[in-house]
Amino acid sequence: MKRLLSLVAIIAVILLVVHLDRKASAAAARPLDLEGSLLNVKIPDYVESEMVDYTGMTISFNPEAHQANWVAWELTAEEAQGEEPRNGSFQQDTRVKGCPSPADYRHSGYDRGHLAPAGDMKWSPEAMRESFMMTNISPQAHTLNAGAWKKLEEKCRQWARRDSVLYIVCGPVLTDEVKERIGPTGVIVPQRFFKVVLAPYANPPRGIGFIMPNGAVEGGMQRAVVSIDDVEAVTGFDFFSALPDSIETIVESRADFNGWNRPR
DNA sequence: CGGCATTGTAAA
DNA sequence: TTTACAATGCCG
Repeated sequence: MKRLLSLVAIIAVILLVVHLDRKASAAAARPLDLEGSLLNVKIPDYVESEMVDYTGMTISFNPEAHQANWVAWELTAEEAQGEEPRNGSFQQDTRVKGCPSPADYRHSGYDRGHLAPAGDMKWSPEAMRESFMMTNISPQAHTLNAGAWKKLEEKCRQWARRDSVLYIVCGPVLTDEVKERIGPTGVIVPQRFFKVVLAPYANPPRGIGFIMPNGAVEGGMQRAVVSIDDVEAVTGFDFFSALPDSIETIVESRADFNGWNRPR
C-alpha cells in the first residue's frame, strides 16, 4: 500500500512538473515536438514546387502558376501581439524561378493579396519585409482581400493569443480550371482560396478549414467553414501529417466554427 | 450615419 | 517617396 501511495505521488509530481513547464515557456519544451514538421505540407509529385524559407513563413512556390502552392507559418500568442508597423514594398524574389514582379499586377483589377498576412509578422522587421515578397502574394479581388479574408486573419490572431500557438497554411486553389491570367508573366487568377488552422496545444486539439471564393463572401467567414479533410480533397494536399494519427483524424474531420469561438 | 483602422491602388 | 483616394467592416 505504501508503495502504491508513493508511486501515485511520484506520478503526480511528474504531471505537475510537466504542467508547470508547459506554462513556463511556450517557446521551450512543448508536449509535441513538431514545430518544424507541422510547417511542411505533402503535395502530389506532379505539382511543381520550389521551397523557399523566410524568417516568418515557409513557402512552396509554383513556377507555372507564378504564385505559391501553399504558405505555412507558426503564430504564437506573443507574435500575434507584435508592434512592428506595417511597412514594406512588394518585391520580386529574384532567387525564385517564375516569381512575378509587382508590375504584373498593375491595372489588373486585382489586389496583391498577402497569403501570410503582414499583420502576423509584427514581431520582426525582417519577417514584416519578407511578407511583401511576391512569392507570398496572389491575385485577390479587393472584396475578398479587404473583406472575409482579412476578417479571418484577424480572427486567427485572436485565436493565437488564446490558444498559445497556431499553425496556419493557406494558398490559392490551383486545381480549378484556369480562366484568367494577368501580367506579362501570366499569373493565374485563382477562383478560390483555402486556409487551414491547427491549435495543437489546445485541450483538446482543434482544427478547422476555410474555402472562400475570390470575391465577396456572403454571410461572412462562417459560411466558408469546412473540415481540413475537405480542403485536402479540394487541393490534393496533406496537412499536418506529422501529427499522431489518432489526433490528426479527429482534428481534420471537424468543421465546428462555434467550437473555435468559446472563451476558453 | 460618420469616424476609424486595415487592406489596398494610383498619380505626381 | 509622398500624397490622395477607395472598399470593407466595426463601432458609437
